[in-house]
Amino acid sequence: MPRIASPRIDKFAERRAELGAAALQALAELGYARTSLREIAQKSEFSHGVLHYYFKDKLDLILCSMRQYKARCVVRYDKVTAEATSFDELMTGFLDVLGETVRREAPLHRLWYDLRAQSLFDEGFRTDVAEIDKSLEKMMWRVMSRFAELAGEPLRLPASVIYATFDGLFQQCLLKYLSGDRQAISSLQKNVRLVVVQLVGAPTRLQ
Amino acid sequence: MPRIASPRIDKFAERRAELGAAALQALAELGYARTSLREIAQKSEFSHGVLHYYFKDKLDLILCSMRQYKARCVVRYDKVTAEATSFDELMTGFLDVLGETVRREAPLHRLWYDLRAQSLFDEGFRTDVAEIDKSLEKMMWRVMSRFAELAGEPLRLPASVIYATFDGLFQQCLLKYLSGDRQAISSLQKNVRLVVVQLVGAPTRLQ
DNA sequence: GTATTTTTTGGACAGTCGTCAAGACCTTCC
DNA sequence: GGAAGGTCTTGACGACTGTCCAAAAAATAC
Repeated sequence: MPRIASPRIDKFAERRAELGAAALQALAELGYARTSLREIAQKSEFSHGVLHYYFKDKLDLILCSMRQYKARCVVRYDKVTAEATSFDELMTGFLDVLGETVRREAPLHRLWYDLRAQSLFDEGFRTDVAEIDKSLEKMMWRVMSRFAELAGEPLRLPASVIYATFDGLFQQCLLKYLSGDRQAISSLQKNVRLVVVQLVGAPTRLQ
Repeated sequence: MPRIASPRIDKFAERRAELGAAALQALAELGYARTSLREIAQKSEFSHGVLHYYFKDKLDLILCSMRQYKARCVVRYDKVTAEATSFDELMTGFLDVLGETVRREAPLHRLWYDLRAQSLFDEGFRTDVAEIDKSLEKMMWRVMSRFAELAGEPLRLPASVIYATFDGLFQQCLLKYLSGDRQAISSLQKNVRLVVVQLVGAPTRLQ
């Protein structure tokens, strides 16, 4: 009987993931335009030649690292959504996670905006970018649905519009944060709070 | 009395503008990562060597072309805002201009998202990107203020949030449009209409 | 233990890049 | 007319790029 399914394939996939992680680090640090294969190899413990043993070409490698990004970035928000038991608790938790995301993973997320911009020029990126974009949209939809549920109000706008708003706000914050603006994060949190309240929380006003 | 202020300086500035326009065209076509000085020179009627006669370096040239982009892209919306005399007229005009912008200048605007992403990595871009970003935010604020005025309702969200939403929606549309999605523009228009109504137009609902 | 296969290395390759400088071309002025 | 200075072309430079390959190294099979 076979003990392990396929140690050979696993080894291969593991090394791909390892090199994909190195690529992710280099890309997040330098941006797509300035990241070379030799630079990526230096972030790993291998020489540059090995990259073509595990990847067809540069695009194949970058797409591999993009998929790692996706897997890594969606997780935290669903945890908050699941655990919150009241509107205010969800708000606090959500704003906290947003802030922590900017603080701890700003380089990673600027890479996302860089690669999404690349997909506007290079067809090779589009499939993966569209997939990640959709998964982020769905994530934000889950968060806002939970807000709406806890507020006892329906959502008044479709998922794409909600995602567009958060995406735009996050992007603004990232640019300000990387430019050294100390109020970038608190400003993001303030704006997000406004949006959430506007979209679901606002109890019928007088006026 | 001096007839012309300074024909020498004007000549120099004119040629800079001419080369900046060539750079803009090349960048919009290829994206920042793939645009070389030789490629830019080919879009003009000069050879690549002349670029360093009129520009300090590549960054200087790209910033010059970015400023041309800004001057070119804000104009049309203010015209619509000024001429509309009713809420519905403004809505129709605004949605039309949005659609035409995507149809006719998609390559130019994908460049904007590309360069804004670059500014997340390269400090040299930040000042100009921030300036353009701000002017776009103000433009959207003027449009929405006019909507609010015509609707007789106040705006419920700050300029940065409003801009974030439109920016996000426009970016979504651009990606879909360039991917060949035929409904990209009409979908954008539908979403923008929703947002505008949600932000200012919505007369107090029953519900 | 040797033989075979998988993995890794480091260098070579054909291009491309931004930058620069020497000289040609052109206009302007005396 | 020629001198002067602004404008432009051409070719070169060193550095860097993605890709590929022969051979060394390591792991595995026998």
